[in-house]
Amino acid sequence: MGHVEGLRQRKKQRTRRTIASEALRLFAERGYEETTIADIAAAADVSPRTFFSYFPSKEDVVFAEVDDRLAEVADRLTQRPPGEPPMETIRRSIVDIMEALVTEHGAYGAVQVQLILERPGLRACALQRMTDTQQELQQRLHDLCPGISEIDAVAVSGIAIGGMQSVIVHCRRHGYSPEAMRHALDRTFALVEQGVSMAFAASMSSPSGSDPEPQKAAGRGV
Amino acid sequence: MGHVEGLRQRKKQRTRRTIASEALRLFAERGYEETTIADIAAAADVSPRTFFSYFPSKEDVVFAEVDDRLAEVADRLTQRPPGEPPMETIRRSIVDIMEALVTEHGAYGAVQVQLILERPGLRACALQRMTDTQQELQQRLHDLCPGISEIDAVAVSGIAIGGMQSVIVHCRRHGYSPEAMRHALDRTFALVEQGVSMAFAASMSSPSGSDPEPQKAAGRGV
DNA sequence: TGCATTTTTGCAATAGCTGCAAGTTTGCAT
DNA sequence: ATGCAAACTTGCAGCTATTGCAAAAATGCA
Repeated sequence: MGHVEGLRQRKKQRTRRTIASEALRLFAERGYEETTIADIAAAADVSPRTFFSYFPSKEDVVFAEVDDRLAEVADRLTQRPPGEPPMETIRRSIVDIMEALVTEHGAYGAVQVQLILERPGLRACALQRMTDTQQELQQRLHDLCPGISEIDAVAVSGIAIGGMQSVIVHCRRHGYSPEAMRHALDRTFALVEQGVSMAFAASMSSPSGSDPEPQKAAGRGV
Repeated sequence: MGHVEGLRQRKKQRTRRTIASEALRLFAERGYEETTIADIAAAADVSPRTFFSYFPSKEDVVFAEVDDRLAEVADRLTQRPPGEPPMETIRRSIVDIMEALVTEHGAYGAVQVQLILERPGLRACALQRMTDTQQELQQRLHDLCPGISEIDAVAVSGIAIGGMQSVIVHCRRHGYSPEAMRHALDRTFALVEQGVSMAFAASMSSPSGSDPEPQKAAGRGV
C-alpha cells in the first residue's frame, strides 16, 4: 500500500484537525454546552454523522492535540539511550509526559485549559488520560528495573503522576506564571524522588547499570 | 421545623436507598448500559423524572453509598484530638478516606467495584471523587501545618492520594486478598511518607505544637 | 380540617450517540 | 484510461439521558 504513507491518511489528518480546531473556536465563542455537534460539523464541512468517525465523543475533541502529543511521547520514550541510568529514564519519562500534558497547544490552548478546569466532564477526561499515562509509566518502571517489586512500581508511578497532576491543576487554577509553575514542578519532583529512591534502594541490592543517584536530581524540570 | 429532624427526611433517605439498591441490583442482573433510568425508576416505584431529583445522573447512583461514607468521614475528621501530632492526623485522614473508598458497601459492593473498573465513565467518576478528596486533604494539611508551603501541601496531598489510588486499582484488578491489599497499602504509605517527611522538615524550623516525627510511622496502615 | 410547603409526576423537547445501508471517493491493477 | 475493491461519508431512524415547566399529590402543622 502507501507511497508516502497515504494521501488518504493526510486528508484524514487534515479533516481531523479542522474538526478539532473549529470545535475549539466555537467553544471559545459561545461556550461548550452551547455548541452542538451539528454546529461543529457544519463549521468543519462534514456531516454530523462523520464527526463520530473522527472522535468517539464530543469531549474527546477537546483532547485531540493532547492525544496526538501523548502518542508522540510514547513513541519517543521507547527508544532509550543505552547506558542511561534507570532513574534518569524515569525522570525523563515523567518530564516528557508532563510537558505533553501541560503545554498549551495551538491557538486555542488557553481555551482548552479553561474548559478542562471548569467542566467536570472534561476534568474527568483529563484525569482518565492521567491514569492511562500512569499505567504506561508503571509498565516502563517494571521493564527498566526488573528488581523492583510489583507494588513498588505501581505505587511509585501513582505517586509521581498524582503529585504532578495535583500541582499542575493548582498552578493552572491560580494562574501561576510558567516559571513559577516550573519551579513548583521541580520541587514536586524532589518530593516524589524521596519515595522513588526508597523503592529503588529496595530493588538495588545488586545494581545492574549505574548510580542510584539518591536525592539531588531535580534538574531542569518541566 | 424538625422534631427528630424530619419524618419527611427519613422517607427521603429511604427512597434514596431504595433507588440506589434497585439500581445496583439491575446493573448486576442485566448490566449497566442495558439498564435504563426508566427501569430503575419502575423497580423503585417512582417516576423516571423523580430519579433525577435524587441523583443528578445515572452514574452517580453507583456512588450513592460511597458518597454517604465520604461525608461521614469528612465530618469525623474535623474533630481532631488536641495534641495529636500533625503527622498522625494526616496519616489518619488518609487511612480513613481510603477505608471509605475501599470498603465494599452493602450487598452490591462487589458489583460496584466491577462496574467502576470496567466502565470508563464510572472510572472517571471515581477519579473525580479522588481528586475532590485530595483537595480536602490539601486544605487540611494547610490548616494543620501553617508552616508548610502552598506547593508542598498540594504536592504531598497529590502524592498521597495518587499513590494510594494507583495501588488500590491495581489490587482490585488483580484480585488481591484483603490482607495483601492492606500490606500493599502499608508499603505505599511508607513510600509516600518519604516525601511527606521532607515537606514537613522544610516547614518545621520552628515547630509550633509537637514532634516532627521524621520517618518511622508506617503504623498499622489501612 | 384547611393551608402552606415540599415532593412527585407527566409532558415535551433537546442533544449525544449508534447501527445500518446507500452513495461517494480514492488507490491501484489491468 | 478503465474498472474494481476498499475506505470514507452521509442520511435516516431510533434510543437514552437529561432538563424545564406546570399541574397534581402528599405532608406537616396551625
